[in-house]
Amino acid sequence: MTIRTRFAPSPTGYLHVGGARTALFSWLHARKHGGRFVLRIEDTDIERSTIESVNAILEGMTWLGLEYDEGPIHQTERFGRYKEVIQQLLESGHAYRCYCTKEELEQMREEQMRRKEKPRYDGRCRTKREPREGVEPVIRFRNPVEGVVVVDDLVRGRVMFDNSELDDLIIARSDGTPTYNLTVVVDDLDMGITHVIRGDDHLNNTPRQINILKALGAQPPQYAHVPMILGDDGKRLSKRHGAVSVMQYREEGYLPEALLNYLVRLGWSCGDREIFALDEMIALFDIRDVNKSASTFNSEKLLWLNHQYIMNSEPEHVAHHLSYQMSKLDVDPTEGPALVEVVKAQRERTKTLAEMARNSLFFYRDFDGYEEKAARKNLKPEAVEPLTDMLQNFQALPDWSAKAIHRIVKETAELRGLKLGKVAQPLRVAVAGGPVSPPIDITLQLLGRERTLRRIERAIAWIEAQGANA
RNA sequence: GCUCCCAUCGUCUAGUGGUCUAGGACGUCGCCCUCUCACGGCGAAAACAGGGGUUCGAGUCCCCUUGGGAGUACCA
Repeated sequence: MTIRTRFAPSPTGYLHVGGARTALFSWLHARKHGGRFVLRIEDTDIERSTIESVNAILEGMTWLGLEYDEGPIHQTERFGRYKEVIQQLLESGHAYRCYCTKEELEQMREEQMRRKEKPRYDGRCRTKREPREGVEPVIRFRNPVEGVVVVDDLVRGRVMFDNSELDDLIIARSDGTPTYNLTVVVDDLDMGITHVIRGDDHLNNTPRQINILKALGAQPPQYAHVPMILGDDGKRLSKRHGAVSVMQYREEGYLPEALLNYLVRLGWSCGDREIFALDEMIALFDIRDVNKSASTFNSEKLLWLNHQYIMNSEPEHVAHHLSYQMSKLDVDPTEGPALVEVVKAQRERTKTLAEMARNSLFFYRDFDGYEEKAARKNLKPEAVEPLTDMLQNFQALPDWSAKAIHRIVKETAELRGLKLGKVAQPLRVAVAGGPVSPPIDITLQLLGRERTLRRIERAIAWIEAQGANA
């Protein structure tokens, strides 16, 4: 039997990191076993589902590279099928119409709470048949009253629930639309899902779903409830609390594979390994190795991982993602050095692509002014002579290469009896506007001769103007 | 409240009864390298929630306590 997994988000917001990890685990499980990964949109709550959210989720999946083999299937397109199943359940006596009003139910709950009981539907419409005037009924599933439901969870192990703890849940609203616990069962069944991998907030729903499955005469799939991801505050990170969007990481200059790598290590590990290429993840991942306990999202470690990927990925690949950041800054990469070269020069010193783009702006565009502190420290009168030396030598340099540039900087320092830093640093501030850049020879080479000469001239003029003002 | 789940450094984790004076990674702090910032190298501080059992022996098994999380909707 081929393995089939699914990711089934409800479109009530963007794709957040918790959802993305669940999707990743599902995807990994399917890929590992040569199975199929299905994307299903759980949009039965018409009130809260939006098309924008659907698009945001799709966009997130695409950016992460979690391609699905089937879907997206919208539950709203399957209402006919759900009606059919509800009718079947009604006919077999596994479901019944309930004419209780919301007010009655609310009152029931309050009384139960007051008596310190677990609030639950007491089944008062179980045997009643006659309709009530002016009340559109809901349809409830007739849950077994006795016995236990055993969930053999791939990550939790065996979990047991007493049927006496469960009540008769609503499977169709009074407007006829089906609810989650019904649709999820029908869909997983119809779509032949073999492994339901989802957040452990669904563990409590599982016995009800198994009961519905049994009423339908079907075999339950395998379940794997993965732990939640908590925010820095230790609170659950999910749709109802401020969870961070996957796409926000794109905006901040993260590589999708870095996010994926970070996410897979949250709740799963493989000895001491930290870095996993996608194919390694697929080979090594096993849903049974997933931890039971919730974990906290640690942005610092994600940042480190992103840096690792920036440093160790193919520069062409990094450059591709860098171009997105450049365009956000209105930079035309053809007006300066090739992005691949910028990546090679900057990758050790920038942890995100957004930072890389910002720090590389000076290669493409003249800066407005010097960073104050750096200028005060380096663009002083005594810098004029070495800068002038270099200006002349650079003009005469036959070969504009890092090696030749380096030689001139070094010779200038020696000639003037200065340490290399005393020459390189003023030069750096002159061409980059601030105290930080790649090695000075590489920086100048990438910047190009014309820009370099103009900026040195500009710096000399600036120093002299400062002197005149003083 | 009730039901279910969880519990190793600040964080992610290794650890499946003896090799644990508990290993790795992020972060933090030193030192080295150095034209800046970094990268890199070396080193340090840092954890088995508490209490009972079981056992010759427990981070590892059982129970209780405590703490955290989830569910308890005509949400998913």
